[in-house]
Amino acid sequence: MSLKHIVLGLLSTPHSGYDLKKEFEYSLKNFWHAELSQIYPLLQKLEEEGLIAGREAASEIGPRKRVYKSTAKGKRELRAWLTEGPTVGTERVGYLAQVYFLADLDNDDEAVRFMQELKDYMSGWLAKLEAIESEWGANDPRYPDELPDGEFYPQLTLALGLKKVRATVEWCDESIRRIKARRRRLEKTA
Amino acid sequence: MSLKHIVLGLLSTPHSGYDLKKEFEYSLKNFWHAELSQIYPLLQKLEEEGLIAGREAASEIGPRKRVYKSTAKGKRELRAWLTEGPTVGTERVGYLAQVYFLADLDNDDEAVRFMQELKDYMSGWLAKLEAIESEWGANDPRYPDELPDGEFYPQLTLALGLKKVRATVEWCDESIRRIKARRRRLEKTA
DNA sequence: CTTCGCTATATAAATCTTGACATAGTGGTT
DNA sequence: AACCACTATGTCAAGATTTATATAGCGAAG
Repeated sequence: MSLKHIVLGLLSTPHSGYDLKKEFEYSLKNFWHAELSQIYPLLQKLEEEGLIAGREAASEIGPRKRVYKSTAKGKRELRAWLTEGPTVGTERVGYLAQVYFLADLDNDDEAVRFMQELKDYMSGWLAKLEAIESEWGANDPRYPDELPDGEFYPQLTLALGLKKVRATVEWCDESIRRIKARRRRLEKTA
Repeated sequence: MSLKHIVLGLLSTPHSGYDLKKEFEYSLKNFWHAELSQIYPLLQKLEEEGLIAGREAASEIGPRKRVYKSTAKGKRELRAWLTEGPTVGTERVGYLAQVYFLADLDNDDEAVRFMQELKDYMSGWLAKLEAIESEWGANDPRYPDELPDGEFYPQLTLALGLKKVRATVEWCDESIRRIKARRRRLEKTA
């Protein structure tokens, strides 16, 4: 159950449900995803449990909103999660599940098309991550190793995101090459 | 909804529920995870829907089992999933969510301990992946680019798994170094 | 003054997932 | 004969997640 703890973590500074959704899109997309329809009921539940506290607030840009902040109890719950050790062995990568079964497509062309589409997506995502990084670096002279705690650890996740996405783009290229070369070889034998 | 399709894919060859669980542990762990309590009801549901067909079979090593195989309808459903494009933007990596909030621990020592534990896990996982790879290569002269379709695409997912896990181990080391160096710097300033 | 895009919150139904529990056969060891 | 590890199948309740739907305020552009 990680979403609860992610929300608890984000609410060390005040956020509305809508704000949280934007954090997921912007900063957390490398490792988690949540819909508004999941966030709003969760906020209500966490408030009932006394893990967060909400208050009404004005928006500079839209209708009034309700912002939440984690309580002392919420912070304890967050630390408990961090202390129980890394959550591993439950990673989910939908596109890899698909690659595993690409042989079930009718021919290799479709597999190549799949890999190409994946590469396009990953290249776009890489560009976004690189933009975030250079913007961050340009605006904050402390980047990356003199950042305050609250930004240093997020920067670590960005660093791994970049590594993984670069590796994935490379792998898409290699895979496309390998699929094509293999097909040529198989055609010759046939 | 990927589990349904993963099971459909695995059932191009006959498997029992228990067999499937072992596939998840052995081959699919890089990108998906499922419990037996999820697998057994799903098999019943897929059989009702006519996507798979089951029959009783003997086990060489335990009690009788029920093995399933995908039907023509099931194969169509699988192909539909593969044709709708790569599933992206929903990746889940629990340990990265935790890293994002490591600042909420009481001190950097605990963060270092977390990263060290993560590195130990990832190193172990890397060793297992490398063992799978070298065993596969040693037993099949066709490895990796002359493998039949049904093994070639799984091999691609192994290749990316290796890349990503290696990147993660490196990143753990770098992160530990960075956390420690940063602490020394902050202590000097204080 | 209407429409559009964005901000903002929420509910309902359906489905998916986890964790705990229950049962039982098989083969080997003590 | 008792025990253990492993094989094998399942149920149940609680919790998590997705998809669809509904409502409404705000500011800018036409």
